Amino acid sequence: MPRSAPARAPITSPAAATVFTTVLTEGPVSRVDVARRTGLSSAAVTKAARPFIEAGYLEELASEGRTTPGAGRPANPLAIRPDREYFVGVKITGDDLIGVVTDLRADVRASAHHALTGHDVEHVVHALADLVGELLAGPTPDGTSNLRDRAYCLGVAVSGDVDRASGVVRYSPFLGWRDVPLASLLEDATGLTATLENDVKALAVAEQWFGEGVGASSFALVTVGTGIGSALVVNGDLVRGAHGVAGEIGHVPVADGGPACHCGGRGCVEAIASTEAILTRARSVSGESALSMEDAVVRARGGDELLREVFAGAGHAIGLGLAALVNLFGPERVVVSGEGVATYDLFEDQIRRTFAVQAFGSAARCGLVIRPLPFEEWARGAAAVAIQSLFVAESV
Amino acid sequence: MPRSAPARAPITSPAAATVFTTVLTEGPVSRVDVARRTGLSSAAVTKAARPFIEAGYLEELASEGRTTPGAGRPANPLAIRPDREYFVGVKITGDDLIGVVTDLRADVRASAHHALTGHDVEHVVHALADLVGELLAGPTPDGTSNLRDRAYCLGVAVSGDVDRASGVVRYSPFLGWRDVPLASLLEDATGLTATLENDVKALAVAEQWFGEGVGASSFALVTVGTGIGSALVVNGDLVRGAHGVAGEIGHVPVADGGPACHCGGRGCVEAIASTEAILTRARSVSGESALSMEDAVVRARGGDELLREVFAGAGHAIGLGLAALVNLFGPERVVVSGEGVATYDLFEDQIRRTFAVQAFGSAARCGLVIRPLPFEEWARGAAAVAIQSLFVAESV
DNA sequence: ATAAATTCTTGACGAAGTTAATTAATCCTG
DNA sequence: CAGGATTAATTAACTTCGTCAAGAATTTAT
Repeated sequence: MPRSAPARAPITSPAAATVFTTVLTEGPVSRVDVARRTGLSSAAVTKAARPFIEAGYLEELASEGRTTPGAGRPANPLAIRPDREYFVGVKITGDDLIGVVTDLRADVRASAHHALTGHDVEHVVHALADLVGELLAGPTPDGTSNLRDRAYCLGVAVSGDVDRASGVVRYSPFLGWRDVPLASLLEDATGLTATLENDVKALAVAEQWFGEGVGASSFALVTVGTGIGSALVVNGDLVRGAHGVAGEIGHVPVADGGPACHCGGRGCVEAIASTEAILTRARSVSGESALSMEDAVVRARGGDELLREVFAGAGHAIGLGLAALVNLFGPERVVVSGEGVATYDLFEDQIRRTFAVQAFGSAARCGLVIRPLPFEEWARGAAAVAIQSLFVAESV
Repeated sequence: MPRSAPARAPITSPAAATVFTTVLTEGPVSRVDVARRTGLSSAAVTKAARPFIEAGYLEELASEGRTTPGAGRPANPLAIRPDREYFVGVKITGDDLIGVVTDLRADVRASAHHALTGHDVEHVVHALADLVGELLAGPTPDGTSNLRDRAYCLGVAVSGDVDRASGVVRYSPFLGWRDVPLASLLEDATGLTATLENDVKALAVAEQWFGEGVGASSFALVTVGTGIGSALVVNGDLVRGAHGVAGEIGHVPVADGGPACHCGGRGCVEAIASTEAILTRARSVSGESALSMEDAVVRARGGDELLREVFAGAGHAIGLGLAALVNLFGPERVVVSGEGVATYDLFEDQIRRTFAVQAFGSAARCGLVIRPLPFEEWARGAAAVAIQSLFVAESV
């Protein structure tokens, strides 16, 4: 059931995108301030902002008193109208679908999930369409309308090699897919404009717009969990890799002759610090082949030295991988996140220690943030991609 | 003795730079062809090319017969006039200065070098000015003029943290310099416009314009020798690093608990595969504390298994570093070069073997070129930076 | 010759930004 | 409290850089 595209402010010029993203990411700002921050003339900002205001994406706040002292006409800050439009984000994992509805600021307004009983394309498309239907069933948060009529963009995050431009999943080991034109299948099934992105890159987009990446022209996001991955932003652009592969920090070799990795290499970060690798090692050192991750965490926290060393070893491997990344890239900031970071009390110290030793020169000055991440956050990243599709030129 | 700037075609618009670099890097091309390759309209190419032709940087070749069959007006290919202007490139090492004069295609037309007897700034500036004077003393290669009157740009390559935009050497461990405004000192001393760049990045520029990097939107250059470094080009731009550090592949940790590195870390690529590290290890395994590098190479080539393993170990470390780089970046091509590659028969195999095992998925498909590099090439890289300063906007 | 194909040039136009002048809204001062 | 100082926003004229469409130039094919 394809539907017609909504009435939109056509965002064509570079300046328009610049102005809009500045307001989006840096909160209410006056036109002159936007001009100062972006290097545009204030006249250009005035012109660029107008269509957005008319379309309802931006609004002009009343100059509620003066914040900074001094003479002069007070500013009329521009602000996002977050409820103008809603966005759907869905993260596809091996086991289930996690979906959210967000506003224009990528704040989550509703969420739902759905178990997957299989991995064939038809089933996943069907389940995803169901999930979207469920998410959009209710009224809008402000009660003035139906979500269905105010959400046009769907963002989908999948792990693996994803060609965002064409909307094709080129290769997803988790799902066992090759060259699946998922975006167009989903557009047909949901009636929404669909944008596909690699899951870690989607999260990086969210982080770049609304999280730790704000204001940094280069930063890296590292996710630790079942797998270990990363996404790199240089000069404001995601690094995609000539062959669709980039940011594979999980397969950076850090321990020469270390444990074999499923990728065929040895001593990869992922072979030491993924959830599975940690559990395998914990079972081995404890001699208990049925030890659960939960128990291992409890005991390590309780002071079990052998188990603590397993976690520290994972932290060490991550620290080495981070050092490799930072020495090669020199990002301004690095965020470490993911499910695995839930137990970060067990390895944060070691990550920082190893990183401090191995980071070269002033590269070590980069801001290193280690922070756990609610699972829903992945879906929020997908929604951020949907938002991005609204106002960023195609060739991202 | 500052001199007035030469009459130049002002290269301001993006299109002008695009057209010029296309002709520069892709040989004689017709206007229509330039338009097709760049996405510009052919009218824009005509307009953009005119000032360059008038200024003598480009010329229009006679359409010497038709190359491709078919009807239609034959093309008048645009070509570089390499002898319009000459460029000086100088590489500063710890021991000496190596200088070249090149034409606009960065082909070396003259070269000279000069020993350094000290590292204080005044001495180096003085020696460099002498070297430039010597290089520019003769007539131009075409005999029509003096080099002195046809060379205006000087490019200087230094290892360390160099701020190209301001022309300041922020930190050079080799020279023991901090915050030296070398560019302006050299402009005063030589009368040429001086551009500074990190040595590896300069080489990468040469490679990008005239070497293996041509046509690749992302590639990496790795140099192996006394130090081990790299430069990364993503989307046609050099990665500079937020704190001036990037491309430090030499300090990527690849051997957990490996030999200590002078950077304070352990198991860095440089601690295993630099010329010095190889020699240290060779002396250790052979038990001959006075073994020379030359002898070690001869014996390894002769079949000395212990020594062969030392070189293979270096190749292995380099292969691991390359895998880290490629897994994180996914460049289209990688070039490995530098003095150390002179003995590449002793480790090329091992580099490729290790790389093939540790490179992840299709990242392994990147073109890996291992190629020794004449020492003069470093100076040619510096000259390429000078050429670049002619027609690339300031904010590189 | 004449037609078809292809390259290059030209001039009108339009998009997007700039600068400079104008209008607007506030504070400060005597 | 009037008038000036100061800062914000808007407007209008202009600049720059590109596209488009038409046509001139130069060849091959018939």
